[in-house]
Amino acid sequence: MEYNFSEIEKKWQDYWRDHEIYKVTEDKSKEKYYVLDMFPYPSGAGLHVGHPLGYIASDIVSRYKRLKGYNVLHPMGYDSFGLPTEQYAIQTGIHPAIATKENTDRYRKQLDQIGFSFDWSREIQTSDPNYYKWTQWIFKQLFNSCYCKLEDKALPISNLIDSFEKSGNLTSEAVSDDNTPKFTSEDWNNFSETEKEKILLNYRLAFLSDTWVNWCEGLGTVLANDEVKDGLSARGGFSVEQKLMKQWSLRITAYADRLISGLDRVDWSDSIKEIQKNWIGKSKGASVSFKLENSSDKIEVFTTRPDTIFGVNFMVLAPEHELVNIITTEEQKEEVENYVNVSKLKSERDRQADKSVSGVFTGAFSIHPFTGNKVQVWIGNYVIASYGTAAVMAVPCGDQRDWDFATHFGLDIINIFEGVDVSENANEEKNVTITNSDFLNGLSSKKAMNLAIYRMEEGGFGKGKINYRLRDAIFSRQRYWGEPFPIYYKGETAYLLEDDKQVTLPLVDKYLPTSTGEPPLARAKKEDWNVYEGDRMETNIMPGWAGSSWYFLRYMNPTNDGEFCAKEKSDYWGQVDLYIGGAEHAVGHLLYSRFWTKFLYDRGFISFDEPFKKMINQGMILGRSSFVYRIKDTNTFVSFDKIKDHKTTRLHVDIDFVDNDILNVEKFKNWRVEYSNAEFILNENAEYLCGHEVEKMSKSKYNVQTPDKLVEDFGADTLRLYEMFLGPLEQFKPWDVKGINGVHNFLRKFWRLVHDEENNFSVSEENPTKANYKTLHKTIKKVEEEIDRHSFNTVVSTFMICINEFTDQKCNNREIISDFTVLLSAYAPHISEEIWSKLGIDTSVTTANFPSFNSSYLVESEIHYPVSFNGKMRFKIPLSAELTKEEVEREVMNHEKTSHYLDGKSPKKVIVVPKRIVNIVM
RNA sequence: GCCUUGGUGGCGGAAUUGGUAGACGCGCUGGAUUCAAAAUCCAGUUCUUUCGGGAGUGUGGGUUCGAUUCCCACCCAAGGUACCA
Repeated sequence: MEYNFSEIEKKWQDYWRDHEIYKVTEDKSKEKYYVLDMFPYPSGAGLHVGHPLGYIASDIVSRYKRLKGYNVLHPMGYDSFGLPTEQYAIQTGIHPAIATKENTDRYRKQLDQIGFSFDWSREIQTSDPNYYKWTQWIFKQLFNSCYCKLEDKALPISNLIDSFEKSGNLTSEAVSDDNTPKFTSEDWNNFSETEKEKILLNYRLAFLSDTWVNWCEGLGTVLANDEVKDGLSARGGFSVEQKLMKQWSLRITAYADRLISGLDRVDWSDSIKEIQKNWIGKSKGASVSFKLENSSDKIEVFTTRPDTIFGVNFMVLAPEHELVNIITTEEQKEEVENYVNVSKLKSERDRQADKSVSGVFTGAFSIHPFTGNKVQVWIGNYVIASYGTAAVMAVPCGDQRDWDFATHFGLDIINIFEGVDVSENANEEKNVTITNSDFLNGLSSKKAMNLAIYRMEEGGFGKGKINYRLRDAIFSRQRYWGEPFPIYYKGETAYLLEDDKQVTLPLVDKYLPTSTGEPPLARAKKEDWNVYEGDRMETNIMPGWAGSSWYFLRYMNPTNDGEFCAKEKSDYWGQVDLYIGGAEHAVGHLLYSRFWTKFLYDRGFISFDEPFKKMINQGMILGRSSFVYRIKDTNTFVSFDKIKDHKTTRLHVDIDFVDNDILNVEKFKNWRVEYSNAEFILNENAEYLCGHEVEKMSKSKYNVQTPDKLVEDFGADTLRLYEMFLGPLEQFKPWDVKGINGVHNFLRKFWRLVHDEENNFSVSEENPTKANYKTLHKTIKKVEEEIDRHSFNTVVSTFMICINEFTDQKCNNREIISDFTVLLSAYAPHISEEIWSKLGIDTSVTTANFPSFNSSYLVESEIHYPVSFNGKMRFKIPLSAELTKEEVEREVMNHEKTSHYLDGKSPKKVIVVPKRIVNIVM
């Protein structure tokens, strides 16, 4: 074989490893550059072809920056806590740590064979106690902090306690829960320890509170929305309902404003910034409280349109609103209860996606604060329990959802907009004049808002308020494979373990909830815990995003036993200069890690408050998923061509069990215990036909394809080039191996250019020609520009064009080939090292300098002017680049083809753009 | 539903600020080489055509000498939607 890629790649991977080529240390003489990939989760399915896409791009940038003289930090590790491994443990009884070890070993092998330039001496894993010790440490800092509005930063909770002792919380500027009671210093000093702790929870950045969750009685656990399909658990098909549970939360809302303003200081795509802004959802408006008729309770609402207050003639509460039980009248009780029970079974997303209008009157009335009119109180699904106050004041003339609700139930629509018709639709425009609204009559919407707020404050039933859509982040999970909390309880009061103490995950007999619905950690007996204090240990664990919210810091100082990361290290490496990863993390990981970074900055542990300076969001490589269809409430699966006759739930099935959309029934039955006695309704061919769809490649969708076979058949350099050649990094693209031959042939063509017929290395020692230089420098320029603007795919085309031209020029001059080899080395490092060493250079090509571009080789004396008629190009004429506009016009008008296309007509206008185009308008 | 992104030949895609639509590669067709095949090389390949030309970047409008690019409306697909990571 002329180009023996497997031999070459093995040789250089060994060389890199043995010579620690990619190990980096802090070096103040060089400018640093930190390139980071989003943390992979080491799934049992192995690395799929979508993962390397981003890693290849970041590897290219790392190698390129190194050639340009930077000190490049390019680490890799694993986000190794997570649900799939836990699920595997439940099914097999194998401890997740063991499965994780197997999975990371496999990942490492897969990563190594692609030839990445990672500094593996810095590897970290979130499930390693030496790592999660520091995740727990950060949690302790959050627990021990509150947010000061005055200084606009997090401060130690001890400061707050001091101020409570001196002056209570009457003038406190700390962020707290809305329902925090007011107290004086005297009150505070008289509170019991339990009472004090309870109050402090209202201020701590990590705190306990009641939150709504998807509770699945059948599985005895809380489910992710992802695990709920049509109101039933995806696994087992048990019913799921909304339930209030005590959970740890993080007060990310305290950072809402800074999470918005910080976006101005990072170089991210506008779309990601937009997504985050919309997610945080800052809105200005007013909070208004409506008194209830015959009750001392009040309904609090937030509105962005206080100017429309006179348009209110009913209110809608979420079915879960705490007042629903209290205010519902006897006559309405049955109807309301039925509605609440049905709603409970619907997830928040299902409710929002449901366009149909539904709701029930509670029979209760509130009093309009300005008019004193009676306002009907309804409940409805379109009001969300976990957002805002779970209640809205309905303005049917000004809000489409309210309009739909009113129309559906025959409620009045009061029009308060002057000269606007609201009989067909609500008017959501703000450039209107208010009418039919007492003291607001004749005012513009904007002025009316201010006045309405003023009058509300005056009347003591409302005030101006800034509201955020963002909610505090729920931080408890009722699972096993995650970070245990450094928390124990005395009675119902939570306490932190002392600073030097770390809880490690205790061993349990099963990775399932207890019979009473307690999380798996509750199975651990006292002696199973490495520390056990108070009455009981916290048995929830932290969510998957805990460990990934700060990992980029640990890479800077991965083995530090005394600190999460030494300040001098984080001061040297600083922010991540380039972060590559999926846009699907826009509102999860990317928001949480910004939050933690700001917190660590506030408390003085690091010197920057945004983690990722620049980010590129790689588009996903999409996979082709297969589906089976289970008939509702049964264990019978029906072939895709027959699903019309049944009510079915669609479930993903592993593509390994499917060939040409036909399911291998035996493999499927062996997949999971619950399917072992599954029954099947087959089609006419006695086969089970699966449905399919192109979607995200993901372990949870069982549609994963791995790169291993491609590396074996074509080599890592070909895979690297091919993944880049597929298209723009940011765009989504379905996976297809057609075309990989093209890039492989390119490498072979390069190889042949520098080898003779007997496969002996051979380059010419002659001086390069002008044409050789022109091709080379055109390529240098393009490669540099395209990498800088992250157009990785066009660089591959540029390489191809370059080698095609060299081949035509019969050019294999040593000088030219050397420079080209350096250019190529960021993309195809193995073949480049091989050629580099054959050129007689005994240091790695990674230590070479990027060739410098010389524009003098590219000067053109002649321009081929395209001549257009009415904007359509018809022919080209070669003209000197020196010609003026007028000269160009004269040359074009005198050209024989011009009269042909003019066809006897005279041109109305001739536009000449020098060195670009001529357009003749007829 | 809401937020975000995308839509260009048979396929992946290129066209950087409004200036030659389809670079580069796959596939396909024909040819050279070969006993034959693989590999390699050469030529062609958006559609249509009466061979003069005409049409063409999801659909319909608009701005402009000129629009894949800017504006408006719509259609379709994908991602996210707070416990997948």
